This record gives sequence, structure tokens and C-alpha cells, in this order.
Amino acid sequence: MAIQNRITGLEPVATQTMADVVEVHLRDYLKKKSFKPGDALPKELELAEALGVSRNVLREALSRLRMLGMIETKKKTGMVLARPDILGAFERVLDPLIIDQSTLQDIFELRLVLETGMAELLYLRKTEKDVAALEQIALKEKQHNDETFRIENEIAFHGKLYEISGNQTLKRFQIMLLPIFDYVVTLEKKPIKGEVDHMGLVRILKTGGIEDFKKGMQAHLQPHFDRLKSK
Amino acid sequence: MAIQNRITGLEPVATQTMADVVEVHLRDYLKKKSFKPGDALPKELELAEALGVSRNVLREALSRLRMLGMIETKKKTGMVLARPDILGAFERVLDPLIIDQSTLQDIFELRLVLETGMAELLYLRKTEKDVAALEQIALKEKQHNDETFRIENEIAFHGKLYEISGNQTLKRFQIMLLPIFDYVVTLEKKPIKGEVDHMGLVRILKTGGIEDFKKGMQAHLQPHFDRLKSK
DNA sequence: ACATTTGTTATGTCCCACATAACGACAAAA
DNA sequence: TTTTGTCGTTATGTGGGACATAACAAATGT
Repeated sequence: MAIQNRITGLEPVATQTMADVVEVHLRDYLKKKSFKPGDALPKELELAEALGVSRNVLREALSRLRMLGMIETKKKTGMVLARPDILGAFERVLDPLIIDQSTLQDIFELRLVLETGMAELLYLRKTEKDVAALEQIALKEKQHNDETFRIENEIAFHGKLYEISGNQTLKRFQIMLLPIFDYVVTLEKKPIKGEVDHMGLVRILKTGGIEDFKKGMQAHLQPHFDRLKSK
Repeated sequence: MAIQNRITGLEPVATQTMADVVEVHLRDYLKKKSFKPGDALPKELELAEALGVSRNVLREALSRLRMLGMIETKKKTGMVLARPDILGAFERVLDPLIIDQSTLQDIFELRLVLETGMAELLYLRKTEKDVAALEQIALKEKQHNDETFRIENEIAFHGKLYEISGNQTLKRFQIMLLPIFDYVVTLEKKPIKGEVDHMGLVRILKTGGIEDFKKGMQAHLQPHFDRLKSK
């Protein structure tokens, strides 16, 4: 048996379960038939028979698609195709405690990449009203001092930025990533402070150009980037 | 009953199925018990009894967790906790045909945000070997002329960029987003060409600074950004 | 015309049975 | 002693049947 340990490049036989196969078949089926959202699907018994599996197996696969939001089911009415919630599945597995360290680091970086790359969208879509709201958030910051408020405000500020970007998917992304980000940050002892604070970013948004903002955000997040060097 | 139809903001009672509830309970259970990957879980019958549901319902929920990679099951051995594949679920629903138009647009923007924000990571981790490989890809581009090759090469070039970023999650992200990107691009008639081409970006990576690259990538993707204005 | 009742039907849930693979223990062979 | 083969045990994988329930549709009554 000692020899087996030395054998490399041999995966332990990917034993697929029927539900796995059926899930793929169903997805292909939906794609191939080019169903539109709202279209009715065959009933469970018909599908089970067509696929040659029991209703049990079929329902396991359907349960998956249902979780992903690809289908919706109602008694008597049957199943209809729906628009999947592409981020819904994401949320379920985004727990800092069960994600391995390197992926955690990856996600941490991802947030930094997003916020520096967001400048284009911001300048494309920001309104005076948006900037005013952002300024209000930044102002409140100076009135309080406790730690929990600081974190909440940090979230509010950056959240508002995502909102201004006008990208709903991006916004939801941020909401999901925040816990992760918090988790990583709180692992460090002292709060990190960049050269440019929130008020500074607001000032740039009001009077500066897009390049200025990129530099500003870069400076704001610089301490976080510095942490990554060790990787 | 007519009154009910006028009430807005009231979803028609999210009729949760047992599998939905059990799924949540299971996830909470796993989190609360702070299982580590590799830890063995109770067997199906025990879980079903503890939750007060039939084995069928439990298995539907388990099937979902299994799909997300949160658990692995083997006959006789039972179930063990695993590291979820955070992007696996994503891939399953990322089909341009079933995603609604606005989300498609969001994702399209997301890619642009990622690639402009990636500059920091690139300059943090690029090696001479990386840049040389990138140059090879850019060089091949000039030798061919057919459309399919152009697209493949486009993918190879930008894919290499993600690779250099050293962020595995980012890289997988790009692979998933590419079909979407292609889909949106091919909706347009003529190929889009920015002021800075691939060779230009390589030149910047070799001799220029990080700010230069940001500007370069910005110019390279500018035509795409211009498309977004109409939104 | 409208409200009520009744019937039908597809999903939701449960239960039982058996197949199958993998583990563990033990025995046989080297 | 170490390896190899056998076999029973066991937890998951799969199949099939039954009934409950909600929702739709048609028939009925006012």
C-alpha cells in the first residue's frame, strides 16, 4: 500500500450520482429547448420517465435547480422556468469560517480590485444628489468615535459608492463580500488608515477628475494593498 | 378579494418547502457546530429523525449542499464536510440565454471594472517570464487574420493577465465571464478596437509604470465603456 | 352575473424495500 | 510477519407506492 501513496495523477474515480447526471441533463434540456422564463415544464412523472429515473432522483435534481432559482414550482400548476438568481447560490457558501484561507485572501483582493476599477462607472453615472448623500455619510463619521459605528459607517460609505455605480449586481456583490472583508480586517489589531479619508474622496468626486479619483481611491486603500505583498 | 390585488410590496407568502427549511437548518447546524472539513456528519436517518422530516426531504436538502460542494458522501462511510466551491454554483446559472438583459449588462460592466482595477495586482506580482509569455500571445495575433483566431487570442491574452494577477478566484471568474462577454460583443456588428492594442499593453508592462498601465488598459477598453453611456 | 361548491391534478411528503459500494474483521497464503 | 482474499455489516443510492395539500377549472346554486 505504500506504493499507492506514491502514485500521482490518479484521481479517485469520480463517482457521479444519478442526481448529478439528471441535473446536467435537465439544464441541457432547458437550454436546448430554449425555454423562456415563464414557460411551463413537463410534470415530474413525465420527466422522470423520459429520463429513466425514479421520481426521487428527479426531485433531488429539481430541488437543486429550485434552489438556484432556475425553476419555480407550485402545486397543481406545475413547474415554470424562472430567471436564476446568479448571486443567490453564492451567498450560501460565502462564510468566512468554511472558506479556505487562500480563497479568503483572493476574495479580499477581489474587493480591492473592484473598488479601484469602479471609478469609470462612478464618473459615468454620479449625480450631485449622490455626492451630497455621500458627503453626509462622511460627515457623520467625525461626530462619533466608537468602533462599531466606525465599521457601520465604513460599510455605508463604500456601499453608497457601489450604489452610485448603478450596477445592481456589483452592489449585491459588495453586500456579500462585506462580512468577509470585515473578518479579514478584524484579524488585524489596529484599524488601518489610508492617506486619503472618506471626506477626501468626496472632495475629489465634487471637484476632481476621474484620474484624481482613481489616485485617491488608490491612496485610500493603499494600506490594504501593502498587506498583500507578503503573499 | 379585489383589495388584495391593490396591495403592493407584499409578496404572496413565500411558500417555503420543507427542503428549503431543512437546507437552512443544516447550514446553521454545520456552522454552529463549527465542523472542520473532513469531519464526519451524522447519518441520514439520524439527521432526518432529529429534524423531524422524512429521509426524502432530508436528501433533497443534502443534494443541494452536495452540489455546492459543502459535503461529500460515500457509501457506507457516510458524509463528511468539505470545502465548498464558491464559484461552482455560479457557473451553473451563467448562461447568457437565461440571464435577463440588465444582469447581462451588469456582468459585462463587471468585467471591465475587474480588468481596470487589476493593475495593482499585476504590478505587484508580474515577472519577466510572465511578460514574455504575454508578448508571445500578442505577437501571434499579427500573423493570423481569421475571426475565430482573433477571439481565441483575445481570450488567451486577457486570460494570461488574470493569471499574472496571481488570484486563482479572479482567474476562474474570468473563465466564467468570457462566454457572457463574447455573447454581448457578438451582438455588435463590427469588432471594437481601442486606441491601445495588446502589444501596446505589453510594452507598458515592460517599461512603464503602474499609472501608465492603468491609462493603457483604460484606453484599450474605452470603446466598451463608451457603449455603456446609453444605459 | 356572481358566489359557492365540487372535482381534478401536480407537487409535497412519507414510508418501505432493495441494490450497491465501502469498511472492518478474519482467515488463508506468501 | 506481511500480504491477499473472503465475507458480513452498514450507510448511501435508487425505486415504487401511497396519501396530503394547494390550486385551478368546471359545474352548480342564488
